[in-house]
Amino acid sequence: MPELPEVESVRRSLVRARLSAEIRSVWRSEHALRTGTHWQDERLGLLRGATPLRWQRRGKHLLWRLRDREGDELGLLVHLGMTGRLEVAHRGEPRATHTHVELRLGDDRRLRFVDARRFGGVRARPWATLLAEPPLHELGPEPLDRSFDGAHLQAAAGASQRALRDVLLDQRVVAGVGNIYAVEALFVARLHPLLPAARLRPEAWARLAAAVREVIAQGLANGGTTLRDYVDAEGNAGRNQGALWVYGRAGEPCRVCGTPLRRFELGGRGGVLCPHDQAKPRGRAR
DNA sequence: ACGGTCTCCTGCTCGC
DNA sequence: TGCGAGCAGGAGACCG
Repeated sequence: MPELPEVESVRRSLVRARLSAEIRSVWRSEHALRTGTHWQDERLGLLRGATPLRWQRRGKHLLWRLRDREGDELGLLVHLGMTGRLEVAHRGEPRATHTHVELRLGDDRRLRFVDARRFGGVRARPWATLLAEPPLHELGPEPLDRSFDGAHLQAAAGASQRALRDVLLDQRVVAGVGNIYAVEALFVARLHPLLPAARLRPEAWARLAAAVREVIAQGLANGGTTLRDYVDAEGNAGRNQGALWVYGRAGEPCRVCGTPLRRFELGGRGGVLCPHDQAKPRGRAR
């Protein structure tokens, strides 16, 4: 489900929960999460006896940093996929359907990972290993970091024939952008989502980078976008859905020019654009 | 190396 | 009201 603003909102809600007691036990459902990939994790048992240090985030990944009884640092990596969520429960609260992992803490609270579609995943590793392995090791810059700008985007994707929308979804180019914010950023930058990256002019790359920053920062300020399932660890929905320019608004008038917005499809994943403000250039580079 | 397509799952919404 | 189709915010695997 979630992209950077949603994952960061979850992280903040987890910080507010102040989970500091030692992990007493680890339970998991029989259902595998992300079978056949490096997400398949049989090592959650590492967490037993570990003490939480802090919650971090990288792109769409949540990282729980812990210290085991020997004093070594461990990490729990959580990816929420499309429908995943974390929740903090007290003793006696029943597990929601599709709960796949439950960590019981020394204060009798539980941290649960719930994911209907099972596109999400969790894994535990020594901290240094976690950072050095996929999927974290080759993530691109955070969109709100100083290193993310037009020059970076151009260097990372300027020679690519891929459509701009797909370039923004590539986590190696920029970490944390998903379909909603990619589609929103392209509107803000007034660029056509299907335009091949190699046809972009240098000044347009700067505009696109600024637009990505803008929509991500706004999503963050609004606590994330809830179109369906997304809630943070306290069960709160986001408030950014009312602020979207185009996503989910196909057929409705453009907020800038009034032209009816149009749905597009690329690689089986849809999006929305304004045919007037995001006109596709013919022949010439933009 | 690159880019396009398929696939993993469940649940919700929409149209008939 | 019931039912099938289509769609969903992700990303790894596979194929040409």
